[in-house]
Amino acid sequence: MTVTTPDMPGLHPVGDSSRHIPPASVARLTIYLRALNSLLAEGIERVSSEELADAAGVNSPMLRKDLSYLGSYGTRGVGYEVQYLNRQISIALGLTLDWRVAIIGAGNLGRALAGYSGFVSRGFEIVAIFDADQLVVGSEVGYLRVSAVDDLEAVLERTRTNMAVLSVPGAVAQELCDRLVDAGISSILSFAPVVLQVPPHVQLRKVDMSTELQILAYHAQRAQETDLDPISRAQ
Amino acid sequence: MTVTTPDMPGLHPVGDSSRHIPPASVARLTIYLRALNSLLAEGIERVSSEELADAAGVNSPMLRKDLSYLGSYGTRGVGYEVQYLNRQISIALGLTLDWRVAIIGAGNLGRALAGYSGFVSRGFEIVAIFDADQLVVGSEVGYLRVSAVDDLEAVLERTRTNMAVLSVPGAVAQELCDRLVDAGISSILSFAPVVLQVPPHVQLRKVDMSTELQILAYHAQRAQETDLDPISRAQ
DNA sequence: AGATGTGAAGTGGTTCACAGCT
DNA sequence: AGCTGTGAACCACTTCACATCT
Repeated sequence: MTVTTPDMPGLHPVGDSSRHIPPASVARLTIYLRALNSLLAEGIERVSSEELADAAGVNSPMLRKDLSYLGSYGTRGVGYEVQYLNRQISIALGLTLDWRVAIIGAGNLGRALAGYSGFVSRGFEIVAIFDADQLVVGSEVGYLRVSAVDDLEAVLERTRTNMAVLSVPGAVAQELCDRLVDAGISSILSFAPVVLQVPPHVQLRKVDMSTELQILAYHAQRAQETDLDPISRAQ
Repeated sequence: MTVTTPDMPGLHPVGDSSRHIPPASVARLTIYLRALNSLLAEGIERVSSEELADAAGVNSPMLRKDLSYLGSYGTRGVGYEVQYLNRQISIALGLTLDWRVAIIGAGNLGRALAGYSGFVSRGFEIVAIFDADQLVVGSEVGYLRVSAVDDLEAVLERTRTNMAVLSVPGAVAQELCDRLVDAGISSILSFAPVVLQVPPHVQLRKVDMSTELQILAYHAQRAQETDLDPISRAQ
């Protein structure tokens, strides 16, 4: 909403992106962003909350509520400009800043991540990939050369890395996590199947495939039981 | 709570796993399970809610509340038997059933998933892996041979698959998802960076690495702004 | 008229303090 | 005495209806 430049204290316009946004809402904003990109690719310039909500798999009041945390970027009676809304969400999420990502661990997962085009397209640049295995160090992954994990601190500094992805075995994850934190990295995405301890100022997110399957198992079991047992079908 | 069975009073055992467990609680139960496994590996037989909560990275009232949804599996004044609690959580999550998983897509990600030991150790058996690329079909991934995606339906049936992991490019994800659903699969874990539409009876979970990085970016941006701008530091 | 933006009500999850066993 | 199990207060998110603006 007009000159959105949240640098000068006190001059914050109405759609102040530094306002607190509920975590659940932040997660959905990333989905809207993806849906908006699809629309953009299709050449669609305008969208209603109803249409966008459908594309994102949520209901429209929820979408409008989520967007209202950012500001008023729609036009009543009309809808939203796809490109404009796309940009506003990007700004709110901080995607217009310079994110430089290092991948720790060049196994299958690390290489899959390095090759994942979704990162680059959203403003994340992968600037380094590490491995402990001397046979892997020096080999090429995409346009990158694998660095030795021994050189972690030096390479992180040289590449001005400000985010890290941990794709290493659980046994060494905490140790590497500590080194990342000591090197000044405060945003870490971990794929290691262990609980990591980090200081409060560090943002740690965890993706755990085993957990996801277990949650699916729980629901599938419930569905089975409900099928077999008409008594509890009521709920 | 006690004997909470409005249907057949008194007949269900106290720790009735068919009761509804909040989604957030289900997710944490998988973490407790992992922590309990570590304890088991260390030969520890008994644990207090405080210790287990620490290991899982939550606070102890939350852990006790979560466990209370399953039943009363601890001993007051003492704590929990590691092995017994492990088993009770496994039962509640449905991990004692026979889960047969197919991986759709044998790219780096699919291969990483196939080689991920965390699956097998928790009762998930990977029974098939598919790819569309004729150069990849027939090659070995772990102890499996890659099947042609053309044979999807036949192989799913033959292997009695009841869960699927989608690790394919976004462009073909919905099409394959539909085929999985038509083939009777009702639990799907997707890594594809698109919103998938499934019928209500199908459980779909999504893991999205791009979303995770974007959420990290949001928090990192906030941390930066708060650093620079003492006015909003109050929170 | 038509779609957005939002206050207020409703719902669900977390925290807490303490009752209840061992 | 000690630690679990849980009702109740609290808090946050979601839903909804409608006021608001084009």
